[in-house]
Amino acid sequence: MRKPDLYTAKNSNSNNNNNNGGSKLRKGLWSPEEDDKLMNYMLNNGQGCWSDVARNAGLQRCGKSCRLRWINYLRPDLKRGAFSPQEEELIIHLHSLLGNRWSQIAARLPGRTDNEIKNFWNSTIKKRLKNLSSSTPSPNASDSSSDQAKENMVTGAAAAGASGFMSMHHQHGITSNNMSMYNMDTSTSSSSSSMVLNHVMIDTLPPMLEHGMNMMMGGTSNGHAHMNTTPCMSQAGVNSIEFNGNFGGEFYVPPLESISIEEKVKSAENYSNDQNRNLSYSNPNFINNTDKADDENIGSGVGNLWQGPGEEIKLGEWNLEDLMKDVPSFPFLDFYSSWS
DNA sequence: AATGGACTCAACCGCGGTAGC
DNA sequence: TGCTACCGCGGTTGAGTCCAT
Repeated sequence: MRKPDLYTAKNSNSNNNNNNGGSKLRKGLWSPEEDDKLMNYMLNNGQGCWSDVARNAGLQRCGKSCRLRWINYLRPDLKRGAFSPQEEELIIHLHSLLGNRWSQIAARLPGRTDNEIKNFWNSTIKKRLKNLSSSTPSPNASDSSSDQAKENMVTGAAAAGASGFMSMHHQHGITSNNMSMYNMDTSTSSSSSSMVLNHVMIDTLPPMLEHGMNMMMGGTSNGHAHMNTTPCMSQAGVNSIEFNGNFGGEFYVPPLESISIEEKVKSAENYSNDQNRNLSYSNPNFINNTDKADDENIGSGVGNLWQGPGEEIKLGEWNLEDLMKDVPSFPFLDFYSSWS
């Protein structure tokens, strides 16, 4: 991490140049003075047009830079410090559902930014998963040759074991040894609005996953199965999962955007009532940030804001342990954590 | 103590979506 | 319909820090 004082040492030249240039916008690290200006402006005026923010706050920065600084660093509700094991589990779980949609993952981790999660994933989790996948028997060398494929396989498998949604029933003749699963393409671009599923054949799942293969859903004779997700997944905006075909067919997770607010709120309310949870979802004043539009309004990841009548928007009380409570024990993650 | 590679993370870049004209 | 400005997102970069040798 860069120290503030290094800024002046490293950037004094460009700083001077830009300041002397007058209209030229500054780039690079932010000085404490700039932070103060932006912070004061935002606290006094709130978020508006970012180019106006840059101008009115007296900053020689582009609006984009101001936005980034505010979202990733200055926002008062940001949680600093290392990720907790629960957060880590949640990130893995959500990534298996959402892929590289960091903003949507961040929206479900209070106080964390998409950038932070992305960095954490790329620097830490990805590495561990790589180690893990390289140390477990390779299902099929030709099918899993790429790191991405391994990552997809492992994270998808983790989610499967975690939530039980890939649980298999022996009456279908499905075992972890011959199942095929559709996995999320973590390399999809941001323009992809619907979930893209890659077909990854898994001939042999890591042994620990077998522990997670408890049946959680009802199968039907036509091979179509439907199951409701765990509350944790509902919170992630996934209310149901469809299996079509004989498990060798489609494994469909509804894209978040396709799930109505009403459904999500209803689901969350049910969850709240059933579990006597104190989640913001059940609060009628809660700003539902699982909706794509609201996600963006809240500013990429402030997933914990709510507002009472006549009140300022304030931080609610997401409890990460609550979030994770209904995630069945992750056999995978027990194994995984040994790599931490 | 020096050094070089690995790691971390703030910030930038480029793209796509959207709204307003 | 096309243009422009703006916003938000994911990918990438680059520089400081850490750590093993």
